[in-house]
Amino acid sequence: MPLIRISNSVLTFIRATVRTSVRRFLDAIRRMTELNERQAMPVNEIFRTLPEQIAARLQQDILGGHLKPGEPLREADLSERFGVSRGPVREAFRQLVQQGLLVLEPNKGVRVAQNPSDEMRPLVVQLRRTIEVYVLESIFDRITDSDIDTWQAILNDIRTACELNDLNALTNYDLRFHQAIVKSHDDRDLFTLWQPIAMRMMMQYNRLDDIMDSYREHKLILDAIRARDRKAAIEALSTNIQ
Amino acid sequence: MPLIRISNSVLTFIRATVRTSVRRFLDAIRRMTELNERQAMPVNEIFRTLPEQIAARLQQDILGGHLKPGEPLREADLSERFGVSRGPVREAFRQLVQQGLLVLEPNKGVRVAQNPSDEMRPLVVQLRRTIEVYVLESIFDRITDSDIDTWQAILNDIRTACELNDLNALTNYDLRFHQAIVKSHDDRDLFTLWQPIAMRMMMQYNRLDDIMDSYREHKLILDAIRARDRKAAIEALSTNIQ
DNA sequence: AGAGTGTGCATTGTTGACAATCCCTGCCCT
DNA sequence: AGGGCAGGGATTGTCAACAATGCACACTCT
Repeated sequence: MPLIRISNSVLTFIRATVRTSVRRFLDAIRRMTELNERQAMPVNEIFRTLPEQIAARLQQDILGGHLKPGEPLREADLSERFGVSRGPVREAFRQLVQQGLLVLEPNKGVRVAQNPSDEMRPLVVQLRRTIEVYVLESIFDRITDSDIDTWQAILNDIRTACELNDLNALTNYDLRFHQAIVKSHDDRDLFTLWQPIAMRMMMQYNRLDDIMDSYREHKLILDAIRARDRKAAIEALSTNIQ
Repeated sequence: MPLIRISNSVLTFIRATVRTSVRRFLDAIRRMTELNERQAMPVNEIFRTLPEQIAARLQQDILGGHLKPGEPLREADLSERFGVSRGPVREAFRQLVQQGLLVLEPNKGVRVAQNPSDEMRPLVVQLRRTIEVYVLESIFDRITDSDIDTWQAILNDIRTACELNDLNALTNYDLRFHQAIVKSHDDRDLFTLWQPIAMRMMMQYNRLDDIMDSYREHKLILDAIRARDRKAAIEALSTNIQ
């Protein structure tokens, strides 16, 4: 038996008030840290929603090869693994289906997509090249030093991954490098268009004999950009995408 | 008070049995009609899931211009309109976001996407051309008379729409025509890749001075295919996509 | 034997209730 | 006046229960 009786309406009121205060407090902190860390972590990199976080994790698992093509994924398994209900997991699945990493069979669930066929690869390469070259051409004159710094940071990560021979991490940072470029275009829609195409290339990451080549290729791109050499930059970008 | 008492387990049993019987019965019918109507209505055209049906309706509304760019869509409104709960509507939204017809703002809902900017149009045209030409090249030698019949039927619809000056229907059938071609490739993934690109073009369907041109252009494509004239077919297809 | 049918189980699909968030309005305090 | 915060309503996000489906296996009837 409670020591003091509090009516339901009062409880609701208190709860709402506390919630609002806490939220405002956290918002303030977030705003402050955002100002400080904006440079280090661009807004786009903050995963806000639950499904996005889950999708990001699964993306890494798939691109990293921990999940084999054709392997079925169960909603219940993952919802338990991430400690959420099946709703967000479902939505993460749909996002990955859109990116071409999963395939959906109605009433039967999703499985990891097969790698694109060899026949299809030239097509995907051409599509991705078309978009990225377009983006680079389009933003070239508006690239700031701050942009270049951001990309340099990713390039450093690529170098580290290459030196450690960590193919998993390399795939990840390679993706981020190009992502960062595409995202710096004003038109957000370009990123949406680019993503599924790029994903299909990332699924078969094995074209390099020497893993350090990846670092060299990306360095060429960034150096050309830094030197404001438009032609060389596009040339280097094209070479990297194959 | 019930006349006869039936235990819960018995009820469950009866319900399950009836369900199974009915389902098998419907399956049998479906199988029969499928065999008969396969030619008239390809399997792909049957909308199976609830979200797909909803997405298809909304797609028409958007492409038909009944929903203006920037207009917000409420989950509750549509779930009431279609007589389902918010779940399937949510999923339909996500499908349309993937196709680029809606844009999603987390915690704020979806709105109808803006038409692609003029600056972007050449890019989208080039991407779509690349894919469709690839598909046509790839399937050309395996095109059957039955394929051609299917496409001819859609062409007839295009003609009718042109004659009636019904731009809404024309957009719809134009989409279907190209969709049918892309879908006849063995690799289903190509369709997934193609769809978002094509949608972005369909959103601004106003390039023709004379609406009958659309019919003529598509007729050229199909005639060339029927004559097995590879070069002319690809030429005509390229011309149509702009 | 084998085609068709009942049955149970694992999994996805759908629903309604509740929680969190956004956004607007009015208030207080300076 | 005006910045900042509480309150309230509308809307999206999440959850857990229930329904429908696909699948595998055993059974029956021919």
